[in-house]
Amino acid sequence: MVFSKTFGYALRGVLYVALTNEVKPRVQLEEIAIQLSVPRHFLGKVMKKLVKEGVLISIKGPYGGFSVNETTLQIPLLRLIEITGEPEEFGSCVLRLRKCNAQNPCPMHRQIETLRRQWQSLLASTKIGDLLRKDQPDFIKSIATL
Amino acid sequence: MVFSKTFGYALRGVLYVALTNEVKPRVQLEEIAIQLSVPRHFLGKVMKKLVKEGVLISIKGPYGGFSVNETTLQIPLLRLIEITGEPEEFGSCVLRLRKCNAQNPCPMHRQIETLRRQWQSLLASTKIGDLLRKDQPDFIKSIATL
DNA sequence: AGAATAAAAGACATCAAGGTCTTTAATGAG
DNA sequence: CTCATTAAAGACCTTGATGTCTTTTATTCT
Repeated sequence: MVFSKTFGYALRGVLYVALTNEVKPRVQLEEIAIQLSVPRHFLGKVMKKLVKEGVLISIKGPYGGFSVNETTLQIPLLRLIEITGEPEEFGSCVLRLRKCNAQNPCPMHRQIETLRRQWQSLLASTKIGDLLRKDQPDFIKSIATL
Repeated sequence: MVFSKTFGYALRGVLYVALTNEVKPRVQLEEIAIQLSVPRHFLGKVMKKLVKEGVLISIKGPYGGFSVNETTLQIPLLRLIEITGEPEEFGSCVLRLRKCNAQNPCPMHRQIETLRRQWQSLLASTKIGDLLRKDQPDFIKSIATL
């Protein structure tokens, strides 16, 4: 019921980049890792994936770093979940019963499906930008260090 | 959004014991493991835990095996989840944002809390016995082999 | 008591997620 | 062109969930 660490790093990383992009064109991995208290090299892997998937832009070399693109803030959280690699086993029984499906539902099946659909729709309709409270002065604290 | 394999083994194991207890007083690990297509020794560990936690009764030696007790079918799924060791991090942000709580909620906070509470209450109110469809002739297939 | 049976217990093996360290490639400044 | 800088890539380590194998303990039957 809680997403992976990798997902958390990705989300917070993107939010940090978006936030600092208001002030400067690029942020470096070093700064992000320190500010978010996240293992630097591991974060590097996550960011690389985000770039490859078109969520962020990166530039190598001096004055390089990460920045957002036009679509970054419109990307739904569900996409981030896919990218950070939860197989999202929709369709398989939460309780790991075999042969539990719409044709042969277990007694909880309907209720579980309803809850799942609500999750899915919440995650699909919420976009990264929806979590970015630029107005809120200490928003950075929500994503930064303890 | 899907529980651990260990949880699945525990649930299916208990259901299998409850089901066969209608016919014979005890079932052996061997039979359960084969019928459920589950690794025998690993299942042994899970069953041992269930016995220690009072979910099942076990007897060693010839004609020994596992059986249910008076309360087994009244145990809520939430208890099985605790026993099979999900820390159930209620209270921590699903999105892994820091400092996201009722005082300083992220924009999704309320919706997520609502969904979580629904899950919690479903898992607390559904009892093991609720999943046991003795009336349904091929119920065994739901928990047994593929 | 002794043999057979079955769970309990404990020592390892495997695998994926998460994390660290080093090397390579790209880019801008002088 | 060369150098410093920074992301990308790859090799390896750690840890927890899962799985296997062997030994011990309790029980029943003869």
